[in-house]
Formats: sequence, structure tokens, C-alpha cells
Amino acid sequence: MARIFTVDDLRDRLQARQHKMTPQRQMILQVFIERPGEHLSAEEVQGILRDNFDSFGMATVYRNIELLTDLELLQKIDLGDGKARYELNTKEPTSHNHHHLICIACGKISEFNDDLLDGLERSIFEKCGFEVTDHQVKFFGYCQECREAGYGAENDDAD
Amino acid sequence: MARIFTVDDLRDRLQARQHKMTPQRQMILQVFIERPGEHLSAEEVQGILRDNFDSFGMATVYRNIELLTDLELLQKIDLGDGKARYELNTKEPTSHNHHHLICIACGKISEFNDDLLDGLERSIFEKCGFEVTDHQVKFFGYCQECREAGYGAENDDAD
DNA sequence: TTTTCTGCAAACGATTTGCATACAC
DNA sequence: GTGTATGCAAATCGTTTGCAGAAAA
Repeated sequence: MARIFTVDDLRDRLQARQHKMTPQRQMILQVFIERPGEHLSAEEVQGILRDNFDSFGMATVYRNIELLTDLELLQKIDLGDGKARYELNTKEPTSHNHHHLICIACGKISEFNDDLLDGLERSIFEKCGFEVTDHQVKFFGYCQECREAGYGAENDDAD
Repeated sequence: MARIFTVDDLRDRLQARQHKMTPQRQMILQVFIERPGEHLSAEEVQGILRDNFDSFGMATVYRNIELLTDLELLQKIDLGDGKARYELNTKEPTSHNHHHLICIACGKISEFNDDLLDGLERSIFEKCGFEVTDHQVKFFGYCQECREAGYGAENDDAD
């Protein structure tokens, strides 16, 4: 069970760095808390917030998303679509070992947990002397629903 | 031994798609052929070519790098530095299984060959029904030289 | 009251596009 | 000749920055 961050965590971590708690920061975190499993871009976050509130500057979104990432409440992910995306971090350090499965038919993003990479990283160190501190892994392909709907490797020519 | 593409391959593949062979296309491919193992951005390619020739439009570089990638002579890679990079493809389909090791101290990019991911991809299919067609894997950390020069996880605070 | 924040608009860097000219076929 | 490619400049897209006013501590 992945325990999730709350607004209290936000307040604590802001104080620890002499940053101020603002409604904007709270609302941005709230957007992610209310949407577990989603991978939102800055633009999407602003879209959600501007629907509910009058003016919500893009710069504020960018600045605070970055801040929340620094505070390790969010995690930045690059799905290769040209814009940065973010998801709520979990309190478990194992969240590091979840990889993204990106469906090239419908765009849906799912996740896969695994620690196979630990072995790979050890063997990288042994063979190359390269000490891995972080990794980024993305798998592209067809999700179950799209495969059942006729997409997939065997139908790949059905462009 | 990875066999490398040549200008003849370029000509053949251009013809097959009724594209024309131009000096620019040839020169761009040549840049990559002469620099095996390098991961060049569009800007770097233009820089190299503009040193040797008078005018070489950025748009031409972008359009042709993309074309060469479509023709599978080049491979696009995203090292997370905000610009697309490219490397010469090899004729072996196994080139797919080389991963990039990115040193966060000196920026050097090295490579690591491995087929451990095949097992992972199989287990993704079994557990999620997701059919992987491609993957992107990057490892960040410290290369041997930088570790020996005092960088590395144990000295990470030496920012 | 002091410092940090916000929102706007302008700046930015990578990439794309429109268009007239130049070149490969 | 005909159609594709080139080079330039302007446009675009995501993101960052400068700055004056607003709000948290």
C-alpha cells in the first residue's frame, strides 16, 4: 500500500526551506492527490486549475511544480511527447522501480513494478566501472485493450 | 562486428522512396559515419558542416536528419538534455539492445550491451498483457574516470 | 514590515513551416 | 521540364525570466 503525501507534508517541507505556504501551492498538490496514477503536464495542471479559479498563471504552475519536485512530493517523468510530465511521489523508496508502459495506439500510460534492473546495474558497475545512481526506463508497445481491438505487432501494417 | 551503413545504402533507400540524392544528405550521413559512437544534436551536425561549407541551413539539417531516421540509417536518442540526439544505426538488429550510460559529472555517454530486458519484456506481457515493441533505457551516474577523480555516490555532497 | 510569491508579458531554445529559388532526375 | 530540396526568415511550442504589485510570515 503506497502511502501518499498530503498537504501537511507540503507545509512541513516548505517551512523547512523557508518557503511560504500559498493557496496556489496547495491547489497544485491537490490536483495530483486527486488524480492518482495520472501523469500530468504543466499545461494540464493549469487547465484543471483555471477551470476552478479565475487566473492561475502558467509561470506559477511551472515554478511550483518544480518546487514540489525538489521537495520530492512530485516526480518528473519524460514520456517522450515533448513535454515534461509529473506524478505524485509515494512515500516508499521503491517507487523508483516502477517503469512506464506507453501504448503507442491509445497513448495510455500504465505501470510495471520490478527490481530486475538492480541486477543490471550491478553488472554495469562490474563490467564498466560506471556507478548508476538513477535510471529511466520506458517501454513502448500495445496495451491489452488495444491489442484486443486489433492493434499490435501482427497488425502493425494496419497503419 | 557491427557493419555500418554507407552512402550507397543512402542512395538505395532514397531511390526506393523517390527522394533525391543531394550533397547535403550525403554530407550529413558522412558526419555520422566519421564519428562512430558519438551522439550528435542537430546543432552540432550543422556546426560541423558549416565549418567546412558555406551555408548549410538549419532546416535542411532537421529535415534530413529526420529523413535519415525514417530510412533507419540513424537512430534518434533522447538523453534528457532538452535536445534530440542521433547516432548511426548499425545493420544488426541487436543494436536495439544497447543502453546509454550518462555521466552526470562530465556528461560523457558510454554504452552497455545487454539482453536482460528481453526477460523483463516477456514478464510484462505475461503480467499485464502489454506487448512491448520498443524500449528506451538510460542510466545516470558516474563514469569510472569521474569516480576515480573523486566524484561518485560517496562524495555526492561535494556539489 | 520584510521577504517571498504571483501574474503578466516578454524572452528563450529547440524545432517546424511557408515560400521563392535552385537543383536532381 | 517537373518535382523535390534548399535556405532563409517567420512561426510555433514548451518553458523560463524580469518585474511590479500582492500576500504570507
